[in-house]
Amino acid sequence: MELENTENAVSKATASRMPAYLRYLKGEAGQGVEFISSASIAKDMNVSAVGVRKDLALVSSVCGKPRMGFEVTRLIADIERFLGYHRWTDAVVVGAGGLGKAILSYEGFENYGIHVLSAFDVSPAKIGAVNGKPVYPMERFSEIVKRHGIKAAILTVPRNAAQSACDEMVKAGICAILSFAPVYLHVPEGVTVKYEDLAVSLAALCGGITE
Amino acid sequence: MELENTENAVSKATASRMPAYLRYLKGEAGQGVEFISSASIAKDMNVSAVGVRKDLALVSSVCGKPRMGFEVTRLIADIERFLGYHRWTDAVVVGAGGLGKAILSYEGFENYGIHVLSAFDVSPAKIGAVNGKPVYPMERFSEIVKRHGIKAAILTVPRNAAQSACDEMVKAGICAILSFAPVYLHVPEGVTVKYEDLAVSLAALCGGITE
DNA sequence: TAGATTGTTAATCGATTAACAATC
DNA sequence: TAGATTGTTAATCGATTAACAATC
Repeated sequence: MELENTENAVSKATASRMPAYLRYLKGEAGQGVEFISSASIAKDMNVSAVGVRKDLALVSSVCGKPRMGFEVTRLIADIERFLGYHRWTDAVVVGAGGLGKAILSYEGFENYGIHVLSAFDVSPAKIGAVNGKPVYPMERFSEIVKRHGIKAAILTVPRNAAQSACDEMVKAGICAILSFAPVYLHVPEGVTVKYEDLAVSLAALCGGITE
Repeated sequence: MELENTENAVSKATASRMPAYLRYLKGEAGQGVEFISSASIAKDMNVSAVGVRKDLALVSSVCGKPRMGFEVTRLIADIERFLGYHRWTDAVVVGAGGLGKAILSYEGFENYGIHVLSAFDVSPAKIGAVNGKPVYPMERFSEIVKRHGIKAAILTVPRNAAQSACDEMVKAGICAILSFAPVYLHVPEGVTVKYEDLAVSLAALCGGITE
């Protein structure tokens, strides 16, 4: 008995495109655009107009209007609701090196329903605060994470420390890990790892140059 | 008359999975594993064994051996060749804030055929060097990029500076942009933008928690 | 009205899964 | 040999595209 049956009917492919629509539509809204046609969206985003209409029909509560197109603010609200950005999630950072600190200061998370609360590091030199957010010693990880019921973490330690840090995180109850370490992580069932491999992203992009 | 016709025959879906295979196989190789079966790979990576065999058959130059499986080092070499990591690409960073500096220090790029040469920033306070790599004033962007024939750039400026920085980059000849700014960028045809939206990645991951 | 733009049904395309013969 | 594991052919599944009627 699914509560959100209608949302679950949306295909994976469609769902994965929603963040791109949202980013685009917010940009247009910021420039004062009130209505937009599927053809305009398609042209700017390099996709097909029919595909856009199908995608939007699946997540939007209202229809587009012939001759007008879609109401931008309405679409934004619908996509945000679909993506679940109204449900807030707490997350922590493991590894307070350059990347970890940058993530503590990153402006974008709050817009997407994510509170990045604090960071953890094994090095005493890193303990303190960044951007008003505390950096705790790694020994306190389990205690703090369990106390707040935190399930998500961002891993930014060097590659050879990644697996042991990951193990510690899983033991403390973390079940969603966004890893910037470019190594495969062994995790037990029920724990999800997403690899944010900057090098792979850039390499894929550069591959397109020569094609 | 395509030179790499055989490689182009690989489907997009298959190609997109190659970095994950590579990450996994490197991890196994590091643990001394010499041969591995499609079933083992499938189990660890949460995919189907038949899918693994199909994917590997498309990029690997040699067959797996019944009862043995695939030779790990050979697979790694084949996937790296397929992904084109032997072709070196130069890239620069635009925006030398926390994230930009972290990318200048990031250890992973060199393994993937990417040289991150230098960074640029509009703020005089940021000029200098990070991790032995120079940070130039933005005024010199066009000159330096054109001189080295650089086509790829990583954009890490704040969201409201992103579009104008992007315009400047495109004017200087950049045609591949990896953007960390969580805003849609308008670019002319022929320029590719990939959005590395940390918040979206984490949000997608957290969405999985409640499902 | 005429034209722009929508949503939907049917057809195509591509990718995954199932079944199985081949091989060390 | 027997069994594990492979690669391939056929069947299913899902997603995209094409065609078109509906609507403001």
